[in-house]
Amino acid sequence: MAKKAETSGRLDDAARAGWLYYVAGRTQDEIASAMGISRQSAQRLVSLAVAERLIKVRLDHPIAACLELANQLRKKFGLRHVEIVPSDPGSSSTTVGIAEAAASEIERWLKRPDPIVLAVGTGRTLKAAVDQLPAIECPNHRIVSLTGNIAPDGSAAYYNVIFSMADAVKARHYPMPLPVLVTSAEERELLHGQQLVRSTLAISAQADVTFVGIGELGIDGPLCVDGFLEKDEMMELMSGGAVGEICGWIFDADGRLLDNPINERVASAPIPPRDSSTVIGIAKGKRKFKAIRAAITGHQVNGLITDEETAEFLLSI
Amino acid sequence: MAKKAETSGRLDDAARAGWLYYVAGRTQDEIASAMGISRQSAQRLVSLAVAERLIKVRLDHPIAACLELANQLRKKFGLRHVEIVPSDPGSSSTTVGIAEAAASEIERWLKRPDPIVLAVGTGRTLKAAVDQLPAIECPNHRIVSLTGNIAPDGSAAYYNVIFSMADAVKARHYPMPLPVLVTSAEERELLHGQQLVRSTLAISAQADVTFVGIGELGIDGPLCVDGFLEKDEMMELMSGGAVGEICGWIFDADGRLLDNPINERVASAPIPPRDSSTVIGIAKGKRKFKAIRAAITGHQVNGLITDEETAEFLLSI
DNA sequence: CCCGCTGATGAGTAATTGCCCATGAGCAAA
DNA sequence: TTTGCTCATGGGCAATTACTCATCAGCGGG
Repeated sequence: MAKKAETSGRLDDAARAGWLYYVAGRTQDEIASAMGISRQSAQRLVSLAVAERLIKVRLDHPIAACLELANQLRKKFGLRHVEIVPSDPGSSSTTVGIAEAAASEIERWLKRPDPIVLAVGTGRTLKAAVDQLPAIECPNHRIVSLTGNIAPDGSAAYYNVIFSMADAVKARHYPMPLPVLVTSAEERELLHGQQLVRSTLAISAQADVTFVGIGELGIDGPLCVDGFLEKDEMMELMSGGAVGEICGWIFDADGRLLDNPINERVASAPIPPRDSSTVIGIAKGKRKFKAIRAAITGHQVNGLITDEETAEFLLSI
Repeated sequence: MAKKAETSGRLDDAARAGWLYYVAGRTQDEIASAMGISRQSAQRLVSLAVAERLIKVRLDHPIAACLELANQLRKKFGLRHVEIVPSDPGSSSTTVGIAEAAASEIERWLKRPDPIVLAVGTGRTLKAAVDQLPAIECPNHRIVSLTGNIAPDGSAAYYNVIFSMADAVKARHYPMPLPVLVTSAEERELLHGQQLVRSTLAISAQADVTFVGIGELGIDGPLCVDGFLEKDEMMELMSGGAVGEICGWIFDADGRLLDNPINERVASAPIPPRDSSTVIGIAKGKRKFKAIRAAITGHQVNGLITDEETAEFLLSI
């Protein structure tokens, strides 16, 4: 028997064990004897299923408090779509919870029968969300990246989410073969003039829905950590009033894009229009408070997926 | 928090606790202190969230559908063991997939430390399954054939699987030194009276688990192809309501053994008792649909290894 | 052929969870 | 006010699960 599909067979077993455990509600002992393995192995398979994200849990209940917060936020900031998940006070993760919620929302869009253009930005949170996506086939849709997929050192940037998305979702994908930041406005014009880039930019402008992360600035922020900006450049930006960024586009506390040399070097596509399409920001956490507030007050996004704690902050201002 | 809104608040709390537990991955202790309640209460909320189906788990893996079908089949027909393998729409093979799955299951039984009696029937599918077996030593077990190993022309029948099994599995084997069909009920009595045959029959009646193929009738069915029945006998059988056979035992659409001259000439051992042992049928494919349906509705078997396509048919009736 | 690496395994054990039960609060009827 | 009922609570304990560790098989490089 078991001579062939070893590696994939292991995942199959993990799926089976995970199903028996979570869906059928059997104990690991029962699973072990049913599958003819030891209890420990059964436990390993179950945790493997979780680790490999074969098991997806979601909460199907509108928690009143979260709904209420979402309503208030929607009204206060004129947002199209707001989703609030419970806060986990003990965790410092910037993704737990909202990644799952964002994945649900992405999935909801992808399941629409009519063809849509779905645009994605970049960032750790968005990456985490995309990793939660199940396998879907939707040949009618197009998925386009707003940001380049080339890191400062020339490698493909890890947090360019469109490739992760392509793993799960069968649709036409349009990555952006550019760095996030180029060296000058002139270079940007040159690169944007290329045929391939121009068509991708054109598609991104038609996006029906866009999912973006909202990055905070600071020497611990993503732009510095990932090497796009040096510390001194960052300090200069911040003293110039910058508080956050979306796809590299840097904005001030009122959510206005800054008119400075850095933004002239951003090679990302413009954020799709908020008056005619849905642009959903995905972010939470104290460090991002200012950036999120700026993004929604300045209408850089017209949708938000965040957690209770952040929602309460946004309502308190 | 959340001490006020009582009835609806309880479900909210359950949702929150369930979220913290399943999505955020906190322990119930942590949830308890975060929500200001005792650990036991936290546990109650979590289990309430599950009981109220606020928590939805899904498995994102190709075999998820198979497990689901297996579960439904198990419930619908009260089966002990069901295994569904993915269908291969491009193949007309009656063995691919289920042979491997059946081999796994056989191996699982043979690996049990306590001595068992394993019975096998006959058929191409079962033969293919046994050919997938790895070499195993299990001197404690006994393996017995339910059906004779002599073809109509006097040679050893190719599809008598116990010899193939003996090649792979080191255990005591008990073949059945008889034809599948004898010429008359009297001859059967005579042959079954022989000492050697009687002891083999006695062992087969004690089988802990039995693996059988399920044969369809028709002039292309195994009984005709292998020369056990002439075309006109077959036509007569079918017009008498016969739809399938297991080890030569012919049954009608309700899975009842027919009371006719052919069944009186079947020299196979009776199918071991379904109320006290496990009898697993291995079969798939459109041509066998009716036979499989009859076998499981009439409880000729209490276990089934088949493919998705067949499973869907069985659920649709 | 040996060595070291990787990954699977089962034993043993600690952590976590599920469940029973006694208790007591809240409440309606007597 | 008392009685009788329901139901939430937390203690205690058994069941279940997670983790660590030592071992071992398979395997590619020296």
